[in-house]
Amino acid sequence: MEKTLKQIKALADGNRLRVVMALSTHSELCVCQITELLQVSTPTVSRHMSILQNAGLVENRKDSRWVYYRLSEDFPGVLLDWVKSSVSGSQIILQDKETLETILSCPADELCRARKQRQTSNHIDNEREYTVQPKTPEVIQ
Amino acid sequence: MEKTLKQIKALADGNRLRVVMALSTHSELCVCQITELLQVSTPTVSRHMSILQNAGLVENRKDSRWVYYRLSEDFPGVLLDWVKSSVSGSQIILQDKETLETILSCPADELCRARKQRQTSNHIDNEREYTVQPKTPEVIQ
DNA sequence: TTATAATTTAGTTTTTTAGCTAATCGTATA
DNA sequence: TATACGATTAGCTAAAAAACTAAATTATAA
Repeated sequence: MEKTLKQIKALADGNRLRVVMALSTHSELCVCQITELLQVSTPTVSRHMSILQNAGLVENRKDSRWVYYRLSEDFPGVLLDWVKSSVSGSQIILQDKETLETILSCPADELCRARKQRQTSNHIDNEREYTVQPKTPEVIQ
Repeated sequence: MEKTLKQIKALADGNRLRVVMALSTHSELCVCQITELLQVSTPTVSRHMSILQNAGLVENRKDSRWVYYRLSEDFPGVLLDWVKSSVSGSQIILQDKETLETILSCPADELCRARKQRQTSNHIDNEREYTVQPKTPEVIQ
């Protein structure tokens, strides 16, 4: 039961559920991209991903400086299908889909640099500074 | 996403998972029977059941003084199937199965009376006092 | 080899949750 | 009608979990 419980607990968090959904359509995302999507600190994302990984739901691959996460082969298929069919229509997941388009249209290193700048700059609230602007910036917050 | 998250969180607890498994094979159990199975206080069981009910995973029916819980019609089928196939072989679930046989072989009112006695009596630890003894009392707790 | 950049780990704070006891509610029975 | 009983609610405590900042780690680039 321990493993199953671990898997359920790993999914029992809104942010982690959003990551799983994002990975179900985009196959691979690096930590900085997920950070940009969820709008939480990098260490928080790192911890969420380690919980998912520890449950065997995601795997990662290192590519130079970046760590790319993807859904694990061992992610129980029926569970993933149910999650997808259950939440795919929800508002936040639809928003995430659009946000991801924007994020992916920007090279990962640029994205990270932009985020770094934003953190050190004088707080231009909720405004992304990298080249491509999100289509619906007002919904992000 | 809110409803799905609620359902996942409702399952993200060992005791609640045990109850779901118990209800998947016994159709109806009253609070005192579940209390006896989990070996936690009645209010704790009540709270667990309300979390499951609030998530739409169980329903209840009142029969005079007793409240009987059962799995809801709305319990997502594939989710239940996955849970069952994932945990049915685990040690604690197998133990629960045996314990349930013992519990169900004893009328509900007798069961409750026995429990009440045990609570007020001078702490005969981990020993059930109602008529039928569990087959494997040593594994419990 | 040093500097820098992306991620993880450590340490702390806040929030959530599971457990308990005590009190209350609703039903049945003496 | 009074009382006993099963279940729920209220109120509290302790443990778990999610968030942050700061420090450490790892790997590229100057």
